Amino acid sequence: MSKFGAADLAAHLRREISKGILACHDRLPAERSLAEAHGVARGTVREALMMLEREGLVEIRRGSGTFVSYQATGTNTDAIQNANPLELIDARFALEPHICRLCVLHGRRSDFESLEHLCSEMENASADPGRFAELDTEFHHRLAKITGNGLLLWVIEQINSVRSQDEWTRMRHLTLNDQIIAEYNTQHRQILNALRTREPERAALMMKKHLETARLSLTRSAET
Amino acid sequence: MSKFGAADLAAHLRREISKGILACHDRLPAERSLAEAHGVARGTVREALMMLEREGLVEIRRGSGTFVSYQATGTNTDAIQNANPLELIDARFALEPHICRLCVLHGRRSDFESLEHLCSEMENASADPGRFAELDTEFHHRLAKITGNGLLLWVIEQINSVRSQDEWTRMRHLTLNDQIIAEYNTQHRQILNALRTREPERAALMMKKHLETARLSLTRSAET
DNA sequence: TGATTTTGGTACATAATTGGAATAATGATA
DNA sequence: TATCATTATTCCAATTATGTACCAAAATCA
Repeated sequence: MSKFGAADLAAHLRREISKGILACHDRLPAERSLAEAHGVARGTVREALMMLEREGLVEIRRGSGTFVSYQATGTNTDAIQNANPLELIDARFALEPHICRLCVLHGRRSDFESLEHLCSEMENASADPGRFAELDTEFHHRLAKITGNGLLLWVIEQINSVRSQDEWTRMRHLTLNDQIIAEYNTQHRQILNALRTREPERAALMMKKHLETARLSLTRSAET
Repeated sequence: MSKFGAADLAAHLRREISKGILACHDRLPAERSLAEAHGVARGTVREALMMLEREGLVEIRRGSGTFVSYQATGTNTDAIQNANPLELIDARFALEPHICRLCVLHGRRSDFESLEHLCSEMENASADPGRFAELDTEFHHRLAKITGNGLLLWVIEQINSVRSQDEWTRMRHLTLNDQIIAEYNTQHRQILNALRTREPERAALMMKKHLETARLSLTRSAET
């Protein structure tokens, strides 16, 4: 462990619980043991445990010990953790064109204005791939939000969460050169224009082209 | 590390939060530590942290430290539990036609034979709505499996898991009359035929028609 | 059953750490 | 030159951590 503090110890235990190292109904070491093991005072351990209890992750029983009371949901992460970039693109090929159609149906003028603002920010961030990638993610996320469909939004969020994976970000930095960024900017504008003119099929088509560009830049970088 | 500037440091921390590196409830290093680690003055660190606080990403507590107050991937299950049948249909409208296209690409003859077998079983179970519903779910699940895309399969499984919800099954029993079942059987055959003849767009179109039928029967039963 | 051990619960004085704020010096830029 | 962000220093106030001692519930064992 790095440094001291109740919050840090709580974070450490929280991660072990969500990882499954500490499974549900497992008993944690005694407070005095934890204190010695982590080189902190017992009061600090107690504070950390009470945080976890307030969060509902553990149950403290006087005279007995502290027990994990949280069932880690390991099922969802696996398919996402192991997804490769091409699988992701395929999933987005399925989802995002139809999301565009739904945006035409449910989008308000204010929604399109916020997308407009995002496009401008992306164009200004063309020289900063990291920043551009963030804004790009935000653009697609906001499209899903505009549909008003909480389920679709959730699916997109799950897919976007893969971007934090190392391999993905490495790939992304390889593919995001100036030319690709410029092309993305153009395509984002085209999608937005189709939404504004209320043309669902054209919006979906523009999104397909956008994703096709992304797939191409991905496969190209994989060849090198 | 990126160099000078409060805004740059804020951007750096913002990224670490949106990835999982700094999870919710985690404590950031002390201002003095951050200053030394990034080679900037403490005032700059404070400015960056105050930016993040205004954005709602962190919470600064005097005497305690600075804590992440933003959950990267929100509550996942809620979106599924609270999804209503129409949201589900929309999500399937996004996913399943494209899944059909991918099935044309990746499907083997043995895959289509197992689908054929399923269709036969469904036709035999026309008089048993409960059994038919199970087989119908299996049909769509197997399509997702044939794509070979674990991520898409996982998404479909998540969506299908809603079908076991009470409200959904109640709806389903209302909508599944003999006529609808017969129509579904016809449409399943049409989808399978398009897959076998390797016509991706026709397969997607047949799936769209199938889902349109499902949506209609759903809205009709909701009106009564 | 009854005594002992282990475990969490509480209190308190002291020391260490943390964010808050004010100030002046420095350096780059328009 | 004037402006603004950064730096560097100092002190303050809030909070936390520590170490110790003792209490109470539960588990263990003779």
